[in-house]
Amino acid sequence: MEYRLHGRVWIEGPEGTFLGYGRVVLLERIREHGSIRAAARSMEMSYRHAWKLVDSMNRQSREPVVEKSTGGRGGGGAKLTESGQRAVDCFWQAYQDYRDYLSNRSTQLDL
Amino acid sequence: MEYRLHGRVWIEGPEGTFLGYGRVVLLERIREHGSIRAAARSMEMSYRHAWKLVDSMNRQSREPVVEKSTGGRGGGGAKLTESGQRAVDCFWQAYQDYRDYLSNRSTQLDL
DNA sequence: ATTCGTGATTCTTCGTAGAATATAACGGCA
DNA sequence: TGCCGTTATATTCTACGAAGAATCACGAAT
Repeated sequence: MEYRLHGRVWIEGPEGTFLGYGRVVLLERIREHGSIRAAARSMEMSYRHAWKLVDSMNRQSREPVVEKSTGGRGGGGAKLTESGQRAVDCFWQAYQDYRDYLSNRSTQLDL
Repeated sequence: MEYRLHGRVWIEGPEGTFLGYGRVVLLERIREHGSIRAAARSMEMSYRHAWKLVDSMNRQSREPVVEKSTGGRGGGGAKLTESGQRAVDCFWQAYQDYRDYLSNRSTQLDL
């Protein structure tokens, strides 16, 4: 098995990429850490970049995937919405299916 | 159908990417034009880049995908080998199959 | 020997995506 | 009212890959 099929997938929305691997991991980290900043830090991503991704996802989703709050004791935070969790689940399902496909198709390469 | 599954595929070899969309198009252009330079020019790719891709493919393939000749009247050239043509065919086959998969899987997204 | 357009290779320049930095604005709470 | 850590946003800096330029090698035909 010297040659293998590799690939990437993402879900495209009205403005381009809506959900991809990195974006979904970010959503999960937000759920775990309770803020965009901490989530970004935990995966060594710049806050600026993380904020843009969240903004992009929220703009393309019917209902927001992340609810953000500013100010307050401790300085606000962010939380994954139910809709966001469903998006995460949907992506992982497609992602796993995709990996299975690549794995199977790899065995059929005649080189 | 607001959301769609998009993706990219390539065939991975010993040193990383072996065949991808751009690489295969390059091989076809080499077959059509008879030289790396003309092929690169025809697809607005720098010769330098094209040369690197051909080198990478040749190094990872059992038998060369492109035979190059230097010097001579007209200055040599390059031609796609039989092995190279088989590689091209193999990739397009996987690529088409891949597109079908994405298209079908797109309809099953529940968002 | 000269010519010609290619392959092969090195060095320099440049565009840009991302990181880093900076600074408001926010709003509960003590 | 001041403090705190976050969100929000603009600006600057930087690292890196691609592009471009510049050479040299090549060898068959004339």
